[in-house]
Amino acid sequence: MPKVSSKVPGVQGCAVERTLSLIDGKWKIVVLYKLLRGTLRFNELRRLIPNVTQRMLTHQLRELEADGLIVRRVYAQVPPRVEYSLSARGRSLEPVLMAMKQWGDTNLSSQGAQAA
Amino acid sequence: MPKVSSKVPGVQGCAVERTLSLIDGKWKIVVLYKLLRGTLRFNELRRLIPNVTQRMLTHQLRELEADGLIVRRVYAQVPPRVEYSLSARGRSLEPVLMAMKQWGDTNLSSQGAQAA
DNA sequence: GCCCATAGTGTCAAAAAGGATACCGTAATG
DNA sequence: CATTACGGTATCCTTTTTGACACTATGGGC
Repeated sequence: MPKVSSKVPGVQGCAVERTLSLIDGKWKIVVLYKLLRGTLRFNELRRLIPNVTQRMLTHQLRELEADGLIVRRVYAQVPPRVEYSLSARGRSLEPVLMAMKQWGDTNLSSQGAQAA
Repeated sequence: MPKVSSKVPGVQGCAVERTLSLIDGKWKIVVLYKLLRGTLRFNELRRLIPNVTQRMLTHQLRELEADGLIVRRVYAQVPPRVEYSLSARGRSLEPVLMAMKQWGDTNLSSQGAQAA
């Protein structure tokens, strides 16, 4: 799906489309999902999402931040410390995430469902 | 987002990811959304979704069908008649669609929300 | 005979998304 | 002194996705 987030101001689609446009990208959902449980640092996210590359994770986090779904807090420490957490707006996506998880658990019978 | 539907059998992600992988693609959501209200013919869908090209619509419909979310019924008529409707599985996605719509309506204040 | 509608398909090309890899500065650790 | 961890950037390349456009068959209307 074509990325829209923070790029095209006048998105034309319906609410559903526009919602989806914020959470597309291969890893955004997972990131949001992980953050649902609490603040995480950059490398914690990397470790939680094994297949994501640094570049991709950075990218997706930047977009999520630009869309106001997550908050990025940088600590002026010497080994850099950057923490990511859901914004209020991001947290409000919980029903959507949960609806997807629910559906997946029910309709895509598989194992790793809870692991995410 | 990379398409997974019916291409890679062993999808690895969590339930949320796998769910999303079925409904990505620029137009799938809209298509499902439109079909929520009832059966539609190919060109009806085209007219309802102004910016979709024939090729894209065909493509997305085929994938949705392959994923068992919609049903394609062809009538052996002379001007071809093909009707698309949601399968039970497709209809079961309603909560997800509605959660997204709800969120969009609430968080992306704009007009065309109900039009979809 | 010509054009329209229906529901596509095929081909080509552009654009976007994603991946691989290398690199940065600093400080602690060995 | 070399290595590791941190949180990235920059560059290049491949794959995926999307779009433009032409083409198909058939039957009916004019």
